[in-house]
Amino acid sequence: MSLADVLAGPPEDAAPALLGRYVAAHGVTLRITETEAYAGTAGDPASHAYRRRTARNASMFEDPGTLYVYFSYGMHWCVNITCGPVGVAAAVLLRAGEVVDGVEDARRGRALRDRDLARGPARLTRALDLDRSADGTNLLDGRGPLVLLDRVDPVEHISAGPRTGVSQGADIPWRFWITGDPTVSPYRRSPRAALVGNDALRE
DNA sequence: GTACCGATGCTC
DNA sequence: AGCATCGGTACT
Repeated sequence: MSLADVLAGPPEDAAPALLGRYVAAHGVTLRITETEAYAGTAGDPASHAYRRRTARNASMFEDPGTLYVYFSYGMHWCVNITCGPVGVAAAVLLRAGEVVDGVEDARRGRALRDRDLARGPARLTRALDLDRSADGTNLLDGRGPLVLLDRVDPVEHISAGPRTGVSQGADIPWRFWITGDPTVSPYRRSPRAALVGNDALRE
């Protein structure tokens, strides 16, 4: 099954299928080690497209393989790969990877250990030097900055757990990572998550 | 117009 | 454990 076929399907299938795949941009090659699935308007309150289509999330509604790049916390960029049919706002967030080529480019002036260069979604996006200009380009057509390489590593074991930092849908186990891989980012539960859906604790 | 806050990362 | 920092979204 090709990745294009996988990306045409639901995000919770596409997210683990991306593990062990190789992507490259701006002189850096990455082996994907951690991803998260977001289901758009289909009942996933953690998705940026949960409420409706807006100027920001428009790329999530495009063809499978389209990049959705968003600006986070006033200083970071994060990159998603859109999946599902056109018109369905599902996507997979690339959360971490191992830099396997172009380590010096991937550093981008940062004082990080090699294994940390793409450990976390904002670091990963920085390592690949992607930003708003990559939003709306496609991973699969070879014309955008991020390209898919014809290389897949067999993945021994995949772990799954709740998504990092989300306050809504905080218990849906749609975060996937290669078990035991040192480049996987640490899990952090949103401090807001505990209050969501618990009226007794809200005041 | 305005207030709120986050799919984070760095420093203390 | 606390903070930087700003665009998107919702609400007045």
